[in-house]
Amino acid sequence: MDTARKRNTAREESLEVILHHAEQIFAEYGFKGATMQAIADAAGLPKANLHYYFPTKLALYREVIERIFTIWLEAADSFDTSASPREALSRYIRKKMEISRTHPCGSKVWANEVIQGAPIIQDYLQTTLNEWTDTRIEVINRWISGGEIDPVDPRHLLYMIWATTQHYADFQHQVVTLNGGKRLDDAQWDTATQNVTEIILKGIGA
Amino acid sequence: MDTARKRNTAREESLEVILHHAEQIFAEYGFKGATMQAIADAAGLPKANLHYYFPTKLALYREVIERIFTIWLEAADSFDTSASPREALSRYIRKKMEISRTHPCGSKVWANEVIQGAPIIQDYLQTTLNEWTDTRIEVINRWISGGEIDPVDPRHLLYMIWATTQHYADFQHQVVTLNGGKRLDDAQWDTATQNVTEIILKGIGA
DNA sequence: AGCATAGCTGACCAACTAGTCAAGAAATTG
DNA sequence: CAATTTCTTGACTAGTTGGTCAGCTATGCT
Repeated sequence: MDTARKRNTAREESLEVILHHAEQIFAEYGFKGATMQAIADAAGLPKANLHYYFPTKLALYREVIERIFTIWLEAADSFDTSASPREALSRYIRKKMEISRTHPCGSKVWANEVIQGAPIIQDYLQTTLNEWTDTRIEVINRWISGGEIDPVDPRHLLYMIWATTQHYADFQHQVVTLNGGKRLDDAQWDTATQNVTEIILKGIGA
Repeated sequence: MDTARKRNTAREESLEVILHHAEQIFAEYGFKGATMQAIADAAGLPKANLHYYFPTKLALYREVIERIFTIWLEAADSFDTSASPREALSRYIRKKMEISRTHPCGSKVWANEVIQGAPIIQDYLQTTLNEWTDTRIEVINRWISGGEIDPVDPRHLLYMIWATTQHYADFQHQVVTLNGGKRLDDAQWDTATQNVTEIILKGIGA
């Protein structure tokens, strides 16, 4: 029963702890600004232990990025292509707002990466993201043809949704500062989500 | 005539060259990732010369940030508080889109700074930005009271404008990648600006 | 028990980088 | 034309950091 169990769980736990704290540190200091020592301290492990699991800092960073991308794809699925514009978009926006709330650090790392020219995730952008975007553009264009929404450029609609929802994660600090230094509470997140959803949906005539 | 002229202009030119390239390097690599050597190389000067004009890397960074903030305030003025919602907002959005196009690096540095918790510009956020935001919130609330626009939460409207317009600068790389690797041309920037403006204005019932 | 393997860690090193400095070049002044 | 001030720069230093490694401990297997 416990055969090979303790080791496996130990490994998984270590990986989880490291990745979790690495995400935080990378988000707060950027790739270069984050030090292996800082991540190790945050994770409560000696630095050499990090290098046991991840040969290089870059390898660790890649893992962090990949995890975020997975979560991001999860949200992408909520953009149900068979639903009505109102339903598909409001569900997608809500999901993205939730991720901004629950995974702000991941979003920050992603933002940092893209700002710096996406040296690591270039291929994701060109393949997975590009394909996903194309399928959604088709859907949006179909809505337009069917007169379900106004004739907007689908790309810019998507950019607006991404930008706005991710703003609450990436610019969290600014949002909090302008909120009197207090983090948004449940009600405020609700208000934010509703406002964003309503403005965008009404804005495209959905 | 040339007394003290040559020196002054030389000084100004050096400062300009350094600040310009520092902005690019800071945008591309973040504060820690940017090296004085890299900035010096980009500016075509020996590193020691940078330290003649700017005692520390942090001092140089502060200057870069301050410059960006000035440009940002410039756009803020275009939010004319005496105009109609349609006019005030569309002018403001257009101006912000222009800045995203002409000063993407500045926007990126700003974004990077905020993502990392705004260690340098904290005071700007709490004072200048906070005050500016408050005055605009009042204006928007007045529009709402007057029935000129829908009853939206002014903060979230502002966040949406900031997020969307700055997205074209900060996520430039992603936008370009999804545009087949080509930078947006004049027409595409026009389309983007129009779409963003229309969706937001219609979205708030302006 | 005894061997094998996976996991852990302190100490160390080579590379890099912000900042210094002293000496020199160029410009300005009287 | 000196004297003075501003500007320029190669060479150096001290501190930091990613990565290594040899030896250690704990777990699993037979």
